[in-house]
Amino acid sequence: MTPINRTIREQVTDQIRDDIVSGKFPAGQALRESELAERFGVSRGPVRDAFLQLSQEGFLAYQANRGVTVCNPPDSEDHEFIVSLRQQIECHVIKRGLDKINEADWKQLEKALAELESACQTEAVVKVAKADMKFHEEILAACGGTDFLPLWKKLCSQMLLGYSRLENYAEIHAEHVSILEALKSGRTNAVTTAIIANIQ
Amino acid sequence: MTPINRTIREQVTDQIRDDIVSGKFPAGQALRESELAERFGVSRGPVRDAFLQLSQEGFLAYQANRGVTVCNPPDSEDHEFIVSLRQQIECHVIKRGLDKINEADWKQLEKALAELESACQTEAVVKVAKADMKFHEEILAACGGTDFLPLWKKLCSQMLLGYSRLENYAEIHAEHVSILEALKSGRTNAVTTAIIANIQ
DNA sequence: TGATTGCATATTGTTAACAATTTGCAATTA
DNA sequence: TAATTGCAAATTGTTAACAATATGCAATCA
Repeated sequence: MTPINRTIREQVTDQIRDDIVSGKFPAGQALRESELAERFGVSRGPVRDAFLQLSQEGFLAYQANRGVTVCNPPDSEDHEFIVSLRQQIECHVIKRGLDKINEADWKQLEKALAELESACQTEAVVKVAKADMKFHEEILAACGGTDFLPLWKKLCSQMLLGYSRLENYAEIHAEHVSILEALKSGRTNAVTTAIIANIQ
Repeated sequence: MTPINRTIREQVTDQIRDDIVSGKFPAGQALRESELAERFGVSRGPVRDAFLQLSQEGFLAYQANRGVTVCNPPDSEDHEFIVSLRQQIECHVIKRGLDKINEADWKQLEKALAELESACQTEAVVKVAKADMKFHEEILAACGGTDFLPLWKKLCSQMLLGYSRLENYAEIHAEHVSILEALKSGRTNAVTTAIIANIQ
């Protein structure tokens, strides 16, 4: 299912995104195509592609002929609003597709939850954040909400730029156990409640 | 203010986007890098960049090593939901920044409204759609909501994929006159009412 | 002095050649 | 026949050279 040979562009994009989320590249910092190309041992092409994509995702700000800089995280008022939008999207997709989830999907969700649990045990911020997102993404995919994925990812990006909610790893895991249980119950209201409690 | 010399990438991106919105490239159609590069008389590089960006914007679906295809418009239930999200974003930004609008901004808004009016008179679908978006974009910019622009644009893209609300051009213009009047009144509630009535 | 011009440097934008991957079809085999 | 293998063509992925643009600084001139 998961392709092993990903393109260089994808690898570079993921690496840069991780470095931004983990704070290795602080907000406002300018990134140079040649510098990163040399660091990754590739040409400027894929790095350029990555810059373009990450600009669209909301991690980088792009200026013609002047390159990219790392974006600032949203202020608390905007953050709250972004959280609300993300909650609405997940709830909308689940409402429409809860009963479409099949056997293979449930297996995927169990697996994603297990990976989130082990990520929480390592207590590595970026790992937890990625596993967290992956779990939610699997839910959206299982409910047939792939059309909303790009939009949803952009909201997640904005949240990740100012990620600070990673005190209690045990709680994060517990919240997702609740979500999966609610999904299995088939009651839409229970799911939306669990989702809203989790996304903050 | 508006740069005259845009990059080839930007020109190509805009042209392809227009062709999708106008229905020249129907949903599901595959686009080839070389074919469009030849048509525009440029190399594959900028076309490739455009494909990447339009995929992020939600107009094209991208598959590694297999190129891009034009996306399907959202069904009516999803469309309604997307409309709601766009309304919320515009209202949120306006609520936060209504009193930040300065003299130069008002000038810009008047100008954008005038351009929308002349676009409506030509009755050219794509022209009206672009002028319509431009007016709303100016409002967001004037209210200091540029951070939400990429997100907002993606929602607009989804709406444009299934654009069908262009019967009565006179009404479209009138609605935007109402929006500008509401903005000038300074009453947030009046603006949100006008915005919600317009975005459908 | 203070503003402006012109150049050198750094950086991004574009191109065209080459590499890797996918796809369809024909030949082969059970 | 039906499935499979192995090409050949088409297409995307990557690279490196070259072009265009922006930036900072020094020289120039009012």
